[in-house]
Amino acid sequence: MGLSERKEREKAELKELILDAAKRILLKNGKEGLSIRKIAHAIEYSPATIYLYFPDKDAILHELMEIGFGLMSKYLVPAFAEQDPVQRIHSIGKAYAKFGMENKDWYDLMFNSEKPMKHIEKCAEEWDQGMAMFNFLTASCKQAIDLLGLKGIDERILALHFWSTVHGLVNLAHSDRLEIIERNQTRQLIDRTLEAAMASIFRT
Amino acid sequence: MGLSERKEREKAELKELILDAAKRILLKNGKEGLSIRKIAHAIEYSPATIYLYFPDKDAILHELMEIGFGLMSKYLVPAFAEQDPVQRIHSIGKAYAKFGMENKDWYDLMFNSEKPMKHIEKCAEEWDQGMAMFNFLTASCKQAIDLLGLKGIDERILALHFWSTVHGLVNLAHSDRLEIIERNQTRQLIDRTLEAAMASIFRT
DNA sequence: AAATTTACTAAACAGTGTTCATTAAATCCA
DNA sequence: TGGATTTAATGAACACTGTTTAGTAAATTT
Repeated sequence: MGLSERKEREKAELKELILDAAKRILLKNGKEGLSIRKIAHAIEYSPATIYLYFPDKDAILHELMEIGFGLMSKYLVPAFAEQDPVQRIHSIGKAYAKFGMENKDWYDLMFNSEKPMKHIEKCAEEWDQGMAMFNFLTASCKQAIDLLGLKGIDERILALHFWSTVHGLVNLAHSDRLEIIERNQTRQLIDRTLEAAMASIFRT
Repeated sequence: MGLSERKEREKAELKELILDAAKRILLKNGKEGLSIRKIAHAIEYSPATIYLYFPDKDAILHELMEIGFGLMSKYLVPAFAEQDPVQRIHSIGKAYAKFGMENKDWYDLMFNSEKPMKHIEKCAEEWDQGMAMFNFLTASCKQAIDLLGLKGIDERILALHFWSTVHGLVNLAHSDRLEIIERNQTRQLIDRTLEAAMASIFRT
């Protein structure tokens, strides 16, 4: 009746093959250049076969998104380990921006893709890695608030303020808007703005 | 030799017709739903005709972008008129966010579309409306800095910090990331974060 | 009236995501 | 082992996309 273990393993293997090819194509050709047909060609199967392993293209993008969070954590782990909460938040911001700048397509997938998500419950589950990240930032903000004795500041709003700023910077950089403000200074603009944000938020 | 005035007027009229149809389709079907073929069908011409009036689809999107800035200015003008620079900046932020939230597709076109722009000089010209907006914000920041006697703060960085924050908030809202943080509270989250940003930046 | 310019389009090219009937192979059961 | 059944994979189609080009019909000029 049910699939044998070998069968299931083989099924999982082809699924992995598809994701691997998708990953390669994403890196080489960008988000726009990633197509079902190119994936199929890369793994030498027909396009229709892809649909035996994934319901649609969005499902593939979704799984890529989860892989992307794995890549991002490599940037973030050292920042997470920082002792001083204020310094930690600054490091998180820098690492986040660095990841965003060096992995445009991944970043887009993870933070700018609109999900059809009719069922937000499920989505909250599926974006749990992003959520965990935000929760960690929020906890760090709480620590920083306590440490500095800041009164009347909601750590969730603070975390969102910080996230929005860095997310905004990365997106402005990706759409070349920072180049328009000051040519060839994108990296410096991001660093300086991040520092200014830290200074104003934590009143150093 | 040259086109008669009537001819030129007619040419401009069809161009306007194309842009009008594009605008309608953008509003009805969103950015993804906007296609050359749909525009052609709407104005009852063949798709090829579009290419006699615009070099490519990007050129149409570009002109739509400029129309979008016209729409946006309706939101911003009252904020620009505000006397107190600090209050003015806050109002600009709120109006900007309001425009972004109520005009997702326009916003995307104006602030998230990547331009092929090989020649950044030209682009800076073509994005002059956005640039003018940013310059006005920068000037307001300078005024606020002087008024509050804030030391060692670069108004350009301050303006960028503020812009990034609001831009980030709008984009996070558009990609449903704020819904994940706190369901059905997107508007409040934006308002509160904007207030927190104002408070921390201007130390009120 | 003939020649030329202008305005427009049908058809094609190369691509996209997705579906479905069909085939070939593997597995199961008698 | 032989026949029935399940499974895996696909070719071909559908309905789209942006864009190009050769060709036509109408308006204008000579």
